[in-house]
Amino acid sequence: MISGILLLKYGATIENADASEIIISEKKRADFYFQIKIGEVKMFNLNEQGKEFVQGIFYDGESFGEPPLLGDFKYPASAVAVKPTELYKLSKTKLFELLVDNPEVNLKFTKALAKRLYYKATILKEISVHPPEHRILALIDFLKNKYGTEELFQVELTRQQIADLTGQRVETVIRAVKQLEQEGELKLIKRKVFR
Amino acid sequence: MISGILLLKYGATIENADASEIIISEKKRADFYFQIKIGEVKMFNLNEQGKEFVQGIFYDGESFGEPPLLGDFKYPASAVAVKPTELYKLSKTKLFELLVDNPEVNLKFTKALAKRLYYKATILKEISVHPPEHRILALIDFLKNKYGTEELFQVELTRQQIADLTGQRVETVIRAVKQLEQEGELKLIKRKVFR
DNA sequence: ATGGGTTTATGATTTGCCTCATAAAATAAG
DNA sequence: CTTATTTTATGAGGCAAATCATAAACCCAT
Repeated sequence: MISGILLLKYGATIENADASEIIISEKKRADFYFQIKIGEVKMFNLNEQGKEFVQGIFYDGESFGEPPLLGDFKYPASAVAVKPTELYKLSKTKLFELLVDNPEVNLKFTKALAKRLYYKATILKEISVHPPEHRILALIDFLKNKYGTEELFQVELTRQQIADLTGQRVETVIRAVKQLEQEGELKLIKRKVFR
Repeated sequence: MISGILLLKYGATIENADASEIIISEKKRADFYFQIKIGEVKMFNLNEQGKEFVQGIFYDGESFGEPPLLGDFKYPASAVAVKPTELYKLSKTKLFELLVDNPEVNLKFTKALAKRLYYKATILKEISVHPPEHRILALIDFLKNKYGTEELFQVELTRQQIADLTGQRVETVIRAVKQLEQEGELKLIKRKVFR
């Protein structure tokens, strides 16, 4: 997360995206840095049969789609606004200027990438060698670590979203979650909310 | 890749690892930066039943296991030397000094992370929404991009390695590769070598 | 409240990949 | 050149998760 003031200083614009509006299209070139001011964005892949895989969900203050900016390759996934969203949008060249001028921001940026990498390595591991329930727990542990506090952790995810994040089908997730609840591994506070 | 001279200047040591020697253990803290001088290293996960998933294979000049150094979390996978390997080993604090002192190296470092992220996003997409043959082609395309030239691309990977990199079983890969060869999508120059 | 849309739930069936078993090639080692 | 080891090959069978179908529960706007 780069401060809004700094972004604006380097010429960032503020863009609005309606819910369901596509912000980034897979296989397109990467020309801009995006950071969420308020809202929610997901990056996803879709195959021909309409099966979706969600690479990540991003909230206030988070950026997304940075790797292709640095590596000069095409976007491996698309981004869509989940809710009405306000975004900072900064050109690639301006972002580079900003990073060069501000080493401490640069470091933060690199750290954010490192975290993302960790997440992907974790999910890859889960998908490749662990069964459905384990994957769900791993996802929740990760999110807890990212967004939660010691005492309480709440995150709103539908079972469909969990499925899309862990490469499974809704029905499978529903059954697995139910089993985990019975085993006491997981607790549902109310609809969609985990502790 | 950071130049060996620079690494040594900051106090890096050169370590030798025999084939099959573990260099990094999953879930351990990250204290060192590793870069291959000569040799081959793979990062992998193993589940209880012995099923393996290979997060990446690294060759001369490449570094591995950096994310936990920056993000301060545990290694999500283990690293093992595939062949006898010489490594530069540099402490976390010294690496940070090096990066702060050398912004252009810092940038290269960040770009390497970005590429890794791209690879993981790609493999995740493949594993989640694409069938075996497609995954294999995606892997080969990626490697071609990374190591190949226009005219010729050769990379030595056994079918077992392809399986471990794409989260499948050997038998599945063997059958898929055979099919792809028949369809002309893939060409085997000789054993283990793809064009 | 009431109706429409989303989310959760659950059973029946199918299927793609894994698993198991066994053997033939290919490569390496002595 | 012979033997040992690794890699490739192939069939048969099993199984976990996907798919399909249908319905109940829940949420939300009017």
